[in-house]
Amino acid sequence: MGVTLKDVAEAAGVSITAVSKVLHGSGKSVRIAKETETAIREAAHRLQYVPNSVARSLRTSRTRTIGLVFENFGSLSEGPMYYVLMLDGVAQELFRNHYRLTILAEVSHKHVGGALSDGRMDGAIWCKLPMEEEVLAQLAQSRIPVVALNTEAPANPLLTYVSCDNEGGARLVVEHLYALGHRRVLYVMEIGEDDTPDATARLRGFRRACQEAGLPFSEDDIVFWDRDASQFADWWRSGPPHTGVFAWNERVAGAVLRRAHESGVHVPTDLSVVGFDSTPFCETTSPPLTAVRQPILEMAKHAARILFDTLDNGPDEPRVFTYPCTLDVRGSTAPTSMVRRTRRKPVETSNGPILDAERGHP
Amino acid sequence: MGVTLKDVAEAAGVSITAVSKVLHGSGKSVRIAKETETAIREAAHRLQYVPNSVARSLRTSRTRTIGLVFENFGSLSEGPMYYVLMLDGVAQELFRNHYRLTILAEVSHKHVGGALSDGRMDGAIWCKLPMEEEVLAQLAQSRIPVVALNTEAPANPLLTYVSCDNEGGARLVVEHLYALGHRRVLYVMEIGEDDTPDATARLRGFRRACQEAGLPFSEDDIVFWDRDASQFADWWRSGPPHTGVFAWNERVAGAVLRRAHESGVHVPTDLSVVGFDSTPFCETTSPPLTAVRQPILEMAKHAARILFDTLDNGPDEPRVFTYPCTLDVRGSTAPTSMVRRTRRKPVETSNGPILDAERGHP
DNA sequence: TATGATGGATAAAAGGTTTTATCAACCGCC
DNA sequence: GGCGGTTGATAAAACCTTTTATCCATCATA
Repeated sequence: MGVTLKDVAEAAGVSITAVSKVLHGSGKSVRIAKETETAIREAAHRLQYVPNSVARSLRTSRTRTIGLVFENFGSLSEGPMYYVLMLDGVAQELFRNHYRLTILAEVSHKHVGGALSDGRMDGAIWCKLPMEEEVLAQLAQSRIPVVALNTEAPANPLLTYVSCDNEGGARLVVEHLYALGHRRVLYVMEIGEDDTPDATARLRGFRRACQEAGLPFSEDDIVFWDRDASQFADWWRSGPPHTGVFAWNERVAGAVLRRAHESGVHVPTDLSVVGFDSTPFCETTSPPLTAVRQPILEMAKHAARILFDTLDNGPDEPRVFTYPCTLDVRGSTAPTSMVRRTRRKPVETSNGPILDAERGHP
Repeated sequence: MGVTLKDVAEAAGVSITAVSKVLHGSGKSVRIAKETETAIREAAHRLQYVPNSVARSLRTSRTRTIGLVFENFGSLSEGPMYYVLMLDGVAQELFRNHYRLTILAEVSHKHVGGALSDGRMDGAIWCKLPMEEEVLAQLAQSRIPVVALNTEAPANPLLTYVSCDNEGGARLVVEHLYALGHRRVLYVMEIGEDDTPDATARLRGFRRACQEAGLPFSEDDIVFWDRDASQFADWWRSGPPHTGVFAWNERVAGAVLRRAHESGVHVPTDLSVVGFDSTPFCETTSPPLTAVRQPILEMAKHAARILFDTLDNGPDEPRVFTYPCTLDVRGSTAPTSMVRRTRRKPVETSNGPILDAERGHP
């Protein structure tokens, strides 16, 4: 079907070896005369020779391709925007270094080893790694290097992790809301996500920051955003004492905003809302969403560079890279002094004294 | 490095052929006894054999991989959302059929043939195909089938196209705004995009629909959204007579919305805004954006299916599949009767009579 | 007892590249 | 005239799989 080295060799009246050497520089000890070289180049150009990467990969066992593994890709356009940002960051760095990107999705945990070891890629970046010990062990023993992106690392990591300081990010939220005068903050969790390492870390950070600030925090301050948002609706109907809401991710935060708007609750005057993951999406909501930013593009690029390094210089010990988060303050948060007293009683004064005593902490 | 057929064969005390037959069903005329088969399976499992897809691809010249080509991928997270939707649709259909997806970007036009013919993929989907004749000719002669997605087809297509009725979509906008009473509508173009087939088709549809409705339309009714939006600002400052704006794409429409908001112009009471490409993004703007919807997920899946068909049954004549557009009416458009007369003079009456005479058309 | 199926299995080629080892020719030099 | 060194080039193995052709029994049939 395609033009091969053999075809070029025949056309130029030389050996395959010579053509390979000239066109791809392969073979250290092979020497070619200037005239032969030009003849070969001419023939290759005339025949429109295109090297067969598959054959080359078979020989060199390098594909110059990196796999990006998503647990559930079907949600890319519906899911949170940072998935797109991860993809974007990884892709940019790969393309810049002339690597190719292939996307894997719905890799069954049983065949995880096979999917990564079939020779189609040189390395893999795993987004939102699951926690199952056995899966992790399999990945660590995989024939190709694997980096975990955007997943909280366990205590004794078997792989290299690139993640953000979820706990610290949650703390930023508490500090921000505290500084604005908020004294009761609701944490909105998502159903089905509550046992992921990231969600756990965020909630932990939130809890601890509240404790240290002397803010009351009980299980009643956690509510789940399920599909029909019934828990949230219940909470809302009961005339909640909270003046702030921290949504565990961007999408839920957007949903809270919309729900508030529908209920005639004005953000930020009636309620301050903060989300996790500051993305372009947060700029288009109304009001724009205050959110924790993890430098996801940078992180994604870093993950790719780690793979390059491993491929060039051999494997390294598993390491954990944790990126600090920052807070992008936008229009969805405001001082409690702005709260209209119409809908709820001004709870912020009741906790005032306690807070003054503890001010040093956060 | 990896376990090969040979290893399994030795472990089971049989030939490579036998193992290949049992594990992959290859070789029509090869027959294996039940006991031998179980022995082979046992050995394969014990050694954790993983077939080498690269070697297999070399032999069969099939990779079960489809390439998705983006002209400029770097903009995925910044660019319009329908890029993500295209990717999502293609990916879903590929994965459903156990194909793999690899992403190509920044394929230089000179090496376009090489990038597609190096054996790494069985087919390609090209998003936003350029128009250059020579490139198209190269693609058509490519070793693998190529389908153009989301690109207006030329008169004599060399490839199969899956696109939407851009012209009809633009007409929907005119009809919608006309029905709401708008009589002067501004078309907002994007710099650098104005010569793409899609943009041309949209503008053409807009022009024709205006003509047929008897709406005045001159070159003054087209304005470019450049980087600092200076043209748009000029237009705006001059106290434009338009009551409606049609932005050629989603992102520009969003920018117009924001600009209007900053200028204290209320959408939709002061101005109606319509965009092209109705995506999740349009639901998060304030107000939600009325926009033309092309069934992009369906189109993307269709493109993938065309490739499957070509790969299974051989090439077909180039065809053009044009999907009709619909209009998602959201909050950014309203009847002109709602226009507050404070900021601009009521231009809609001046054209009234002409319109009544031509009412039958749209 | 040939003949012909049939079941069970293997050898070997092919696919396109990389790379090592080998070879021929030539030159210069003792 | 034999030796070492250099230049220019090639043959052939290896990478791992698929697939065709071949082979050897065995067994039934004429």
